[in-house]
Amino acid sequence: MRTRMNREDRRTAILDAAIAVIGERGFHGFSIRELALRCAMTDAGLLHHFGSKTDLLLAVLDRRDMQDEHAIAALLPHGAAPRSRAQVLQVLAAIVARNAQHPELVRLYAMLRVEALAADHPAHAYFVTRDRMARRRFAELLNLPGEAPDRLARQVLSAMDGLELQWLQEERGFDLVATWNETAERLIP
Amino acid sequence: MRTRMNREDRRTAILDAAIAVIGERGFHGFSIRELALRCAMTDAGLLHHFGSKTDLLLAVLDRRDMQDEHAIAALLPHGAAPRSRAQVLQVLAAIVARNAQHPELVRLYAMLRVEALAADHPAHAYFVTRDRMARRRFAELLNLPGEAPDRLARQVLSAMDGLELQWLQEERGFDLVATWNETAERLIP
DNA sequence: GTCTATAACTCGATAGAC
DNA sequence: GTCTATCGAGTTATAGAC
Repeated sequence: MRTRMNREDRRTAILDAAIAVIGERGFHGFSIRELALRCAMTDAGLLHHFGSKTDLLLAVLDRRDMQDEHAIAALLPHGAAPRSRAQVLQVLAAIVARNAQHPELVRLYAMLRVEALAADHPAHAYFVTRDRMARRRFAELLNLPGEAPDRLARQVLSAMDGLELQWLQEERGFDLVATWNETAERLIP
Repeated sequence: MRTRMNREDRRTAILDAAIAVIGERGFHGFSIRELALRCAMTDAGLLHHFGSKTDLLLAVLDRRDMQDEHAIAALLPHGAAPRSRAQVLQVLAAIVARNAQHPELVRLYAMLRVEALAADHPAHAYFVTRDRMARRRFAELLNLPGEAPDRLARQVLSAMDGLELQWLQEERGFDLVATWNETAERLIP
């Protein structure tokens, strides 16, 4: 007896599988057929829900954005008012803790961020916009007395991304949050 | 009039072009044909020099290893004796300065490191071995009084990789070496 | 809504002429 | 040593049956 799925559940299942498979092989490296197999359907069936391979990728990014937007917005305080170092460290720890619970997403973004360096990659524009916004938000957060927020934001953001990739490479063999906290403690004066 | 090339020059030209194209599209994303076009030859002609796509990738990594081994070995001092903080910072700056002069290589390794997280990627074993060795060397270098070298090596190495990727993302729009020095100054106690 | 069938193309790799 | 020609398999995407 085959499982029936309504439209929305089916789309969700495909997008979840797409996160994993694109994170593993990259946009160029995965095939619609391979993804469809993981969803126990044919490639034609999958393309009924998402018109093309590119549209599927954009749908993945779109949905993640909507979901993450709420969580990140709740973590990052608004306004340019300086805040205490302890507050900043706490916000950063919360972001990393959240990522530690979703390694497939960390991997997806690590993969796409490198692939999308190419100007003709379907996610190029997305990452240009997204990363500029991320730097702006971090600069706002890191607006500490006597610091250059832009430079510090660049260092903190890249150290966070780098450590998360290292964590995937070592197969999550160390405590990401604890190690990050040690890094942040030193990086932020 | 067509340019004549001997075997070694031709192989070198192909490998140089391969560094660029694999860095842009990844191992899965580039085609032998595309690479051959950049070298003004056919795919069959290219495969005469490197038997297969996988062999070509391994040849790229092999040659880079041999060339880099000399440079890195000259920079990294041997032995486990503790050394001064200033010495350590100087070695790290020299490594980053070297990378800043070869953005295509930084991009190649950034791409392959993520792709090779997959156990069936042709460079998986290479990166497992290479990164373990890098961590060991850095831990040796960072054997500073009162520190846990392994933990510190992980943080320093990942921060360096992360900043280099950020530098590519911002199209080399900031001074990589100066920014790294500021990071290292804070990260290393 | 998912299938089969197929179009139109590109892939890596090989064989053999020159 | 590089070419043309070609193979078989793989790709995205579409058309139409059910």
